[in-house]
Amino acid sequence: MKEWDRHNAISDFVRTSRKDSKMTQSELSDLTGVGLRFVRDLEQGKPNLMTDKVNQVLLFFGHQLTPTPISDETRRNMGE
Amino acid sequence: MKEWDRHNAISDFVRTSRKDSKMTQSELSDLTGVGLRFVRDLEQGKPNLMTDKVNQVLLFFGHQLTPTPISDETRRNMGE
DNA sequence: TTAAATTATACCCTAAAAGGTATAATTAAT
DNA sequence: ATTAATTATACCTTTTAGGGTATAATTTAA
Repeated sequence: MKEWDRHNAISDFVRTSRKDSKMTQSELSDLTGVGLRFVRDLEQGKPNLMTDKVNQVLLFFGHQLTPTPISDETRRNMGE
Repeated sequence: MKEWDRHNAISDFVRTSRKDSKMTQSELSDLTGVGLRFVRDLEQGKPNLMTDKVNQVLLFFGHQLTPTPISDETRRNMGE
């Protein structure tokens, strides 16, 4: 099974945004309409997520998934 | 069934990048390792996609999915 | 230190994504 | 105008994400 990376762009963004808003995973789950389990998978870096579920959460923070150029930093961490 | 939007950020990016590279959907499918059907769903704006499949294609063009602020343009088109 | 709250892990089930194939439609080439 | 190539649609099957629940671990508050 592909291993999880807690520190990818999406996981980090959601975890940080949520903490900044002083919310629990459970509250974020309620407010966004996605399952609590999904919030957890998301923050822990589950590799395979459905885009519209992710967007459902990102939208709450005024963001969305878009294609962006791969940073050097990301490229460095890719083979690990 | 949620209707498809051919002109979302991801679809447009992939279709444009592919055409710029003078590739067919079939070639992109072969080169990225995702199914031909997926390339089609992707370019035609299927709403629910798996992030790692999308990234598999984006990576080929040096991009990846990341959370970005929702643009005013996007916000304007949201209710439609 | 204990208790309470929050987060993480494990199980099962259902719904749907992804892929294959076949066919139709559209576009490009001759 | 015909033909060939590319793209789109439809049907079916397999795989797995997401959700629910229960339990364990961790963090926070008292």
